[in-house]
Amino acid sequence: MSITIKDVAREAGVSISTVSKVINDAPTISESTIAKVRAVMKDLNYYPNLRARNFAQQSTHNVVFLTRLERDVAFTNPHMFEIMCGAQKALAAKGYSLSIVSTSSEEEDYDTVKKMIAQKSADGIIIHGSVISRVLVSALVQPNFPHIAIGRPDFESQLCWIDTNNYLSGEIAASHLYECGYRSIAFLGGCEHDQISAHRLQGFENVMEQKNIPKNPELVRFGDSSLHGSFEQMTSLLNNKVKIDAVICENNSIALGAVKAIHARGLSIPEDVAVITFDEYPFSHVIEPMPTVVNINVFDMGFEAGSTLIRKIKNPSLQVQSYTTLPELIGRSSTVLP
Amino acid sequence: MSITIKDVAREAGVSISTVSKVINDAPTISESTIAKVRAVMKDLNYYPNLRARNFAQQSTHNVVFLTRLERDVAFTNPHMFEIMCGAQKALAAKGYSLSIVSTSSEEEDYDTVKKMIAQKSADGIIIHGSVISRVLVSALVQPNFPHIAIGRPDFESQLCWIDTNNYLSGEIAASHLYECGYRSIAFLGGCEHDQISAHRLQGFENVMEQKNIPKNPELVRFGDSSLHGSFEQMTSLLNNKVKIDAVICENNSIALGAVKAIHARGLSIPEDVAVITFDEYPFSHVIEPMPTVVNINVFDMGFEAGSTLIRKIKNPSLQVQSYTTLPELIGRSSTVLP
DNA sequence: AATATATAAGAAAACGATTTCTTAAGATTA
DNA sequence: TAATCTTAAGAAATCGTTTTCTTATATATT
Repeated sequence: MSITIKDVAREAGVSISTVSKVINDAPTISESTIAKVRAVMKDLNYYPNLRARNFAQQSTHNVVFLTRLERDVAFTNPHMFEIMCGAQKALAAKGYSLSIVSTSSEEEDYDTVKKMIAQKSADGIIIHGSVISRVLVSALVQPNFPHIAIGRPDFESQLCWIDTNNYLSGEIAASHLYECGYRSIAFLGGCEHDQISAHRLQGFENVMEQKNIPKNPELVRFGDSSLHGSFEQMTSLLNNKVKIDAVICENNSIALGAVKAIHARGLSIPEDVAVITFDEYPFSHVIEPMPTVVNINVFDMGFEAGSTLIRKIKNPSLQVQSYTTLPELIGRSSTVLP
Repeated sequence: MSITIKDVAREAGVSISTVSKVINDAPTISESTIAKVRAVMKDLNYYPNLRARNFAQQSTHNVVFLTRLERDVAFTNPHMFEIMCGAQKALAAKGYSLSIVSTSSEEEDYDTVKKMIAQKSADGIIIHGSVISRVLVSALVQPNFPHIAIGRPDFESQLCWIDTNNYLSGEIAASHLYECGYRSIAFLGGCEHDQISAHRLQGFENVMEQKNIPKNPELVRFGDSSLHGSFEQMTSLLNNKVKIDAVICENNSIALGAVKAIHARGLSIPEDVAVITFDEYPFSHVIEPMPTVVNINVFDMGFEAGSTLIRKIKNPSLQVQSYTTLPELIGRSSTVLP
């Protein structure tokens, strides 16, 4: 059998309560007793049984990360795992573990969360933006279960969330191009109805308006987020009568397709057309020339989510709805001559 | 307060023991009682408190995934997360959760595992190949704690592990090139002392020997696994007096560098030089022409690890040391003309 | 010196299940 | 009919902590 608090108590010649108080740094124990008990704990190589502790304390020291995990997701969406790593780091620092839970539908999200709360298998939950839904929100908000979503819901609610500011990202990209002297700027998006895409476009349009550059619907295109789709869109843009000198690509795949289309037309980057995109990965280091990007540090976003959740666990009335992670520009040769 | 087994017992007019037996499908309960209790459970929306269960059953229904999680690891090593997803799926199917634990040194591995075992915070552990070490093995094997490593240690031990067969991968790559008619084949590796690299090289050399093609040390090169390093190595290979007609690239980055070097020399793929590499990601879909790869399904490897670990938890005397995931060839235009 | 106050330590009751052992009632056998 | 065997259900101990309340001793106050 393993060593329990009883063994420590007997060996140290004190009561079980006293040992427990030493473990939990309770204030009513004398220095000498603390030293004595600590010595015995070390001597016997004693660690408190976490299962018993969790049971007595009515906590789990565990947080769930809820998301969709299909095959190949790590390849298509490394950002999600980078977020997870950041969250893990923040939680581990405070003695919490992070466990991964995967669902495949909104109903399953609801059932999973309801069950998790009822059986008390976690102290809190982090929700990846891709699983936010009204039913899930209802399962979390009404019982006031500690939670934090990474990504902003596209409806009003009392859900706690943090996100990066995608309007601002779009503004940063557009401002940078403007400052480099480009005036005829196109926008190549993935999916028109995607929230991130829409916000980045809005940011771009804000800057254009502010700089008194007339809006030209011809210069805003949406493909299908694929390399092939964006190649087509870019080619069509280059064939357009309005000559463009810069393009904002809403993600790396689109940028790759656009770069190919530009090269295929025999044009140079950035001399003829400048290219700017978002996020450092997955392809930004493979594209030539290396593109200027507006990057979001997703690890930090995960870390922020983890620390915020711990604050929520300790103080469940805390309400959080904010943009916490600022986008930053990484200037490279696709927009500025080296 | 939440609903407990007591409430169910009272409401159903039976004892606590009876309810517990219904929960655990014990055989000594009559059909009618089972039905009655189940109805009450549903009625009260009762779920057993997992913390109390874990404590009483002396288990956690939790498995730890031990690895190194630095910033950007999800971008540089998506395979690890793909493995994690596979493991998560296998574990969830059996009612186990997977929690991520990150360490940063061998000593920390040892301490973490020792503590985990002592405080009974998990029922088993999955170890990523990158953290296998002699100290870690000693921490797991001697107390016979249920574990499975993904990746083979480079020393003999009683550690349980599963892995893919990298010799076989090398053989498959070499055989494919041979069957396509290539005879002057080079090998471009990452790090000479890396186990995976060495095994793949060995597999390649086995096939060459078998086919009576004399070994030529000039044709085996090791770079630094970077795009730049492999570009240099490939250029040097092409300048060599021995003309080569195919190259085996030990990973995607190397392949990308090699492809650039081949194109820079004005040569065509596969007409002048064929290229074969390993693993489907992260760059294989971006390289042009799309390369033939010898792929390992890492998700399945993770799944296998999860299921094997559960078998180990239920039967700790089980010893597992085997190659469970077979590499498979995905033929594309970098070796075969379309 | 008697009483009040701090302080440190212990006794015992939770926490919510599981599990072993016992018992009661009904069925079977001699 | 009495003795035995089955079967279903319950009583009570247990898992290893935490936590509240009580008590004993030492110190401070009048």
